Amino acid sequence: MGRAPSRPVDSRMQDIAEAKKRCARVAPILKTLAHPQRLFLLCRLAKGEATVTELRDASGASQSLISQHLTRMRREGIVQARRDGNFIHYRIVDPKLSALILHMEKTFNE
Amino acid sequence: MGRAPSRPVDSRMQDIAEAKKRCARVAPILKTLAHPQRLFLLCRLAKGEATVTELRDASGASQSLISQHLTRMRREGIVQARRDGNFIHYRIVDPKLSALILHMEKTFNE
DNA sequence: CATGCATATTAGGATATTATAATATTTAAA
DNA sequence: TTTAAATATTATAATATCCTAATATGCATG
Repeated sequence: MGRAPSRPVDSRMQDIAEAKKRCARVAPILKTLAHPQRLFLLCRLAKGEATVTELRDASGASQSLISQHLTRMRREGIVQARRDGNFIHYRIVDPKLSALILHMEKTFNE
Repeated sequence: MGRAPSRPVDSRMQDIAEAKKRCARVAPILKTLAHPQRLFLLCRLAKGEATVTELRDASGASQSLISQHLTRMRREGIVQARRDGNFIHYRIVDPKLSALILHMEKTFNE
């Protein structure tokens, strides 16, 4: 009595390994979205560039806190900064992320 | 010199308030997704019911930890349990969430 | 160069999350 | 009614996150 053919098992295990890797890659991004203030900032940015001041005014959070959130998202490569005189404009780097955020806004609207 | 018409300002502020509320409502759900193990579990469940044992085997995490994650998601109403003999089958409650998870899998696949 | 405005950084305490180990519960079946 | 398997719960230590207050940096303009 030989074993069951090993290929299917192996490839399933490989699928699982792949899935785990994807989860490990995506989870940190979701972690960044998973905060009311940051999600608000990102929803705003999904509609286009904004300065820190705009973001602060809209969100009502302290300047320091906004800046910390933005710095974190910059470190993570989620947003990019562009200076224009005294102001700094932020934008979402990956259009796919913008699209996902807009998609989520729709999904959870009701 | 009268003020600028107040309606637009008011309605923009109301939009912001609405957006904030949505963020406050959605963020906790994202927080639940924002963990490699939980995301893996949910990706699996997005494809259909599974028992704790299946989930444990696939994820390789400890029984206790899986159970804690599932309990948390049950408390949050994200997932539902159904007993069948010794086994307990879990499933995602809201099809919209399943769809979102599958959508994300696609989005971040590349 | 001094002043003001916009933004960033740092330090800190408070709180939340995570994983592990140990124990409990529930069900099936001998 | 033991026993074993599947799942849940609890306690706890390690770590991470969050916010505030204070301070620093960079730029523009008088």
